[in-house]
Amino acid sequence: MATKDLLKGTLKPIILKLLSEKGRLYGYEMTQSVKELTQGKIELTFGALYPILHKLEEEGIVQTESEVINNRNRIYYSLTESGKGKAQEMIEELEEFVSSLKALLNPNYGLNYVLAR
Amino acid sequence: MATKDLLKGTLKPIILKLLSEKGRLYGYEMTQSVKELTQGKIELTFGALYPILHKLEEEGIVQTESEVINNRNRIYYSLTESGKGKAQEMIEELEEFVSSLKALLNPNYGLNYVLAR
DNA sequence: TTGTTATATATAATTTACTTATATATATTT
DNA sequence: AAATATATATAAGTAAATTATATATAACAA
Repeated sequence: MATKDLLKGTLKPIILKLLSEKGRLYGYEMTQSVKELTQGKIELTFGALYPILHKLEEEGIVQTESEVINNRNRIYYSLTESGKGKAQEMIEELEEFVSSLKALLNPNYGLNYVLAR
Repeated sequence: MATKDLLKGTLKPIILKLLSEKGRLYGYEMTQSVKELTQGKIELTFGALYPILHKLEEEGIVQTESEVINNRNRIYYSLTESGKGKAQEMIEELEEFVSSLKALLNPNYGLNYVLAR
């Protein structure tokens, strides 16, 4: 992937955003969702995903339910009641960051807006 | 800063964007520009900035001119002619990344757009 | 005049979020 | 029979940052 290094620090809030949107997801499903939503541009690798999920569980931000589907184990993740606040916080931080990047990439935005009217 | 980890990988294209916009900048000036454009939300630290600039110069993407202003040394950076292509490439990569983040943060954007009309 | 803040560049040590590689196992498709 | 898709897990390595430190001048305040 070209975006390799750009990802650092964004994966955790991305996962939390997915969970806050969809309620309940298992790991493999998350990687597929991210791929779909970004048209393959961002790939959530397993080596990154599972350690993050384990850490989020440790921190009490997500909880798990194990189910056996088609004889394969599947672990569903969802936000805990107490974790929802922290999750929202991190999502908003990412939103603000994206906002800042837009300001840097489009420094004349305000000006263009005025000129365009 | 709250955005700490989010920055990884974005600083280089941000610097290149600044240089492609303004033509010529010195290091200290870059940190001020980023602070202004992002309303203090993104802070380009010196420990990050100078190693990146030195590396960009090594790679032939930027060139320097030393000047003494007010008895203080000042090193101006600008894109080399041959570096402009590579710079543009990295800037576009960042733009695409921001696009992907927007898709993840606003998964119903298309839908909302239709509904809002 | 002493101290603080702003201007200006530089680098070394440390952290840590990733990538890459590897492992295991079943189901489905070719 | 082999390859691909589904599903989770972890260890080793990389590299881009943070943090801390160093040097030096100018401007301003107490």
